[in-house]
Amino acid sequence: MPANNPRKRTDPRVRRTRRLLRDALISQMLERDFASISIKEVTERAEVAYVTFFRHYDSLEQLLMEVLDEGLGELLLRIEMLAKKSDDSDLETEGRLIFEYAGQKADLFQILFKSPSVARVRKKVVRNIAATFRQSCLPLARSGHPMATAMLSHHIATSLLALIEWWLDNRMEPAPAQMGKVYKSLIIDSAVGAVNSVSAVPG
Amino acid sequence: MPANNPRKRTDPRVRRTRRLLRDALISQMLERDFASISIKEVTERAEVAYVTFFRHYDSLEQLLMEVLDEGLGELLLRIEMLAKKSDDSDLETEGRLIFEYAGQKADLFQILFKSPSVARVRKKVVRNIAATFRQSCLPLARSGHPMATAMLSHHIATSLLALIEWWLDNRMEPAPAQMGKVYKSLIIDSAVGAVNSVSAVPG
DNA sequence: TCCTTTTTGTTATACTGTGTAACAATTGTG
DNA sequence: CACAATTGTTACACAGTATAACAAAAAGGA
Repeated sequence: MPANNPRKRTDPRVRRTRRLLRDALISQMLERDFASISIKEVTERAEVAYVTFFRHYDSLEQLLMEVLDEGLGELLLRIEMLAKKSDDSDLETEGRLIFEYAGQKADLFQILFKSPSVARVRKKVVRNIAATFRQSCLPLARSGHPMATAMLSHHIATSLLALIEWWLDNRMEPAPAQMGKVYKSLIIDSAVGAVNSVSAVPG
Repeated sequence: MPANNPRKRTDPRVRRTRRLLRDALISQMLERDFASISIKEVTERAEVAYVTFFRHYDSLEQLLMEVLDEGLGELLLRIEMLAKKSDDSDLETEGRLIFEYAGQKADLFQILFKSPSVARVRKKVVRNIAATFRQSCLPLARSGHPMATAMLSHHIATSLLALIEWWLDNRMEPAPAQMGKVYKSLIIDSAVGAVNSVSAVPG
């Protein structure tokens, strides 16, 4: 594995090989699950020798990291601009730019989310929870907008799971009672309060 | 693969085998990444013959599905109760019960979130985005509570990514301009509005 | 208990993918 | 051109998947 020295300009053969491998992996991941993709398949599609892969990467996951780091770097820049805004109209504009960017780089986002080795399991759980909220959550039912309801229930489900994940990573602090309050204000009250603001959404 | 006939009581040997395999997989996944676990390892830990695995499951992922379906079924029941509540105090109570349940079944939630084949990549992206918000988001900086800030920035990052994921799955509808409004009201305004309500959180 | 059925264990085997080594061929650079 | 670095080719050891055939053990009904 040649050192990635930023001072020296890298050998054009190395740049070419790595670019071919990145493109081949992206191409494969738009078709198959990441876990089912073999190094042999990637090198064959990239038209690069099998052993050459191991001269640049230790694993397919490392290559995937490079692909996403390269591709989503611009996203972080846009999010940084977005996070600095405090004016309301600018917030909306930057939010729109984020989604326009996501539309342009749809391939990479699909890869980030869709690769179903384990993500499929998580997605299934999210769908179940969202369906539960969609059927049972009274404030959601009152909104009456099907698309808004679908979006809100999905938002609530993912937010709840993400909050549980963060809480477990944070050694289960603060206590469940506090988290109950957080859940109510940050997720439910917020979503219910947003129903009115989002009522202009077609559905 | 014997049919899972719910009418007939299943053979005790089958129940025993499947239980041993489920427990072995859970035990393994608390130590290693799911992608690195082999069927051989699971059957050895379960003290079951290697070939017996294929008499019950087609893949390790199928076994994982069964583990999570079994273990998280109660979560859906609690969430359903939670979603039906409209009284504020009950909402808090049910929210607390959710997190107490998550604490009891911490093993399963760890498995659901931690298995880092692809989830690790996603988690890294979430951390990057959350850090961006934590450093740049002015309303967050004003809150002054470190733990609340960490929790809120994580919530914003996961919510934004989840919203993008839903939007891509929904064939990029509604238009980015509408999504910009949704982003503002559902994520930012909600989080900012929750800062005050959550100010009692220690940190 | 005896008999039948079902499940599990044992062994062998074909196949695919990983990772390394040695050496030849090609390409970039001074 | 000559040297250095990269890539390609071939061979090999190893681990994991998946199936088949047959023996052993356990369950359930008469």
